[in-house]
Amino acid sequence: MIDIKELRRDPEALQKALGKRGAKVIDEQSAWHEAYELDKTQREKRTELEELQAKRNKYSKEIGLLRKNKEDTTEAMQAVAQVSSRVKELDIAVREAEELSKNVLLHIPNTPHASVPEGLSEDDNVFLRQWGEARQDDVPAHWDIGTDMKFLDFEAGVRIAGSRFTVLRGQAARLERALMQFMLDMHVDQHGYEEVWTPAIANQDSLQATGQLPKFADDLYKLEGEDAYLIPTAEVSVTNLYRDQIIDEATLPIQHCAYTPCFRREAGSAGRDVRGMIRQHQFDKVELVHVVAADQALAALEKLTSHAEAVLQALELPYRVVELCTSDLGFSAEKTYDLEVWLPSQKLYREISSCSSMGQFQSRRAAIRMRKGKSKPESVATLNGSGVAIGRCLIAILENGWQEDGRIKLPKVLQPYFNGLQHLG
RNA sequence: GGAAGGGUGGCAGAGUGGCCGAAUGCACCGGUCUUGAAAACCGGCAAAGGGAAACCUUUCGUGGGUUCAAAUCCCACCCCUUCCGCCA
Repeated sequence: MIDIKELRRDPEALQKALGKRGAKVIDEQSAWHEAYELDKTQREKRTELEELQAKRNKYSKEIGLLRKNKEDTTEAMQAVAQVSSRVKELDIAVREAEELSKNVLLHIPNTPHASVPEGLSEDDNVFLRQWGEARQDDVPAHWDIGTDMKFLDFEAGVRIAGSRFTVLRGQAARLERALMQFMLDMHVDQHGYEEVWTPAIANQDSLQATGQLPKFADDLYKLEGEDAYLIPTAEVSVTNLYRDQIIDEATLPIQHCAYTPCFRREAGSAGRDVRGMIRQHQFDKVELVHVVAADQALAALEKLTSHAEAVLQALELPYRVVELCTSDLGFSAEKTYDLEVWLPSQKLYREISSCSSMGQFQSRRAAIRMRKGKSKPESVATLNGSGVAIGRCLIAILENGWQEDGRIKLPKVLQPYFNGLQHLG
């Protein structure tokens, strides 16, 4: 959620910052357009209500005293009766106004950080650096490699569940498992993360806190008849560890890593990446989440990104780092680095990790605060990033490790998970 | 799923209609004492919203109701604990 105090104090500045995401974000159809007025009426009504409530409370107290002294209360009772009925009416009106105002606020995206490059589309994203040697020879697509080697069974996935589901077999299934374990081991042993294992189902409050709801309900799988959704990312369950909590400053910064399956309906991406395992309804991911003091957000983002990069380097996968421009930022993010891995069959880089600072956007929605000594609690900053997506990582290993003899070279760090084996197939 | 008990501040835990936003303890912050620390003692300390401030409002699981007045009474729901059933 945007900072409501900022909205009241300097709406123009906020509008300018939001506008960098694109004209649509602040046009006449936008949530932003309504926000200021709705907040104002909501506050006016509330002030009026509070004055009446104060009056009612005063009368009630008087009645109490009169009763105690066995004095006559009829006059006071009459006075309070009028006030009470108006309080009831106004109370309903205030509730409605607040609901309306809050709902609109929940639809407004985060403001981009001042350091984010401005742009109109993903073409304006900024290349930052690359690592490794991108092989330029012809390599078969992972779906051909996977089918030939009996690693990937696309037909079985469709039979069991439907399109965009895949079955992994034999060494590929083991590779998926090895990748999970390798990534978690690395983040825990070398990067100082606390590992957590969380539910893969979350309720509406949780999804609202991290920003998937109310706006992106169509992207989620909802469980019928229950207040429950399959999580689209572990960011949801891990960040919500701290929802409605006041964290002692001494325990910050917090760094969690978690493995979870992720579920996405991919509504609106019909026809995109239909072949292979790039875009699945269910995929595995190791996620990194940081909770830090607000002024530490950007430093933490650099750190988190470097931890995700370390995974790709250890797996000997060539990649590049791109900073998203203002129009390509996700709803909750204030600044994002994408890690893109080299896919030699397509001769291009594909996203394998997205590392973002949410600033205080999520912590305001989720009421995640920290206490600094005696002072009032203040909102923390939250960050998250994939460390990394496992399915796409598996694809990258199949393609980048592919050899003319049909075997797959296994990165050194994974060999212990295969009893020392150096090649798959 | 059935039965019983319970949900109160950062934590523990009192509180059955007004003097309760709420005793007490722990934790935390400030101070006295001390060479320093501990102990002891004194003081402070819930959150959210509005306001320049004084101060006001709201919040005792959630929602509704009764009442001039609800943590306290009534109804529904959610969650927790224990026992039974079922189950990996």
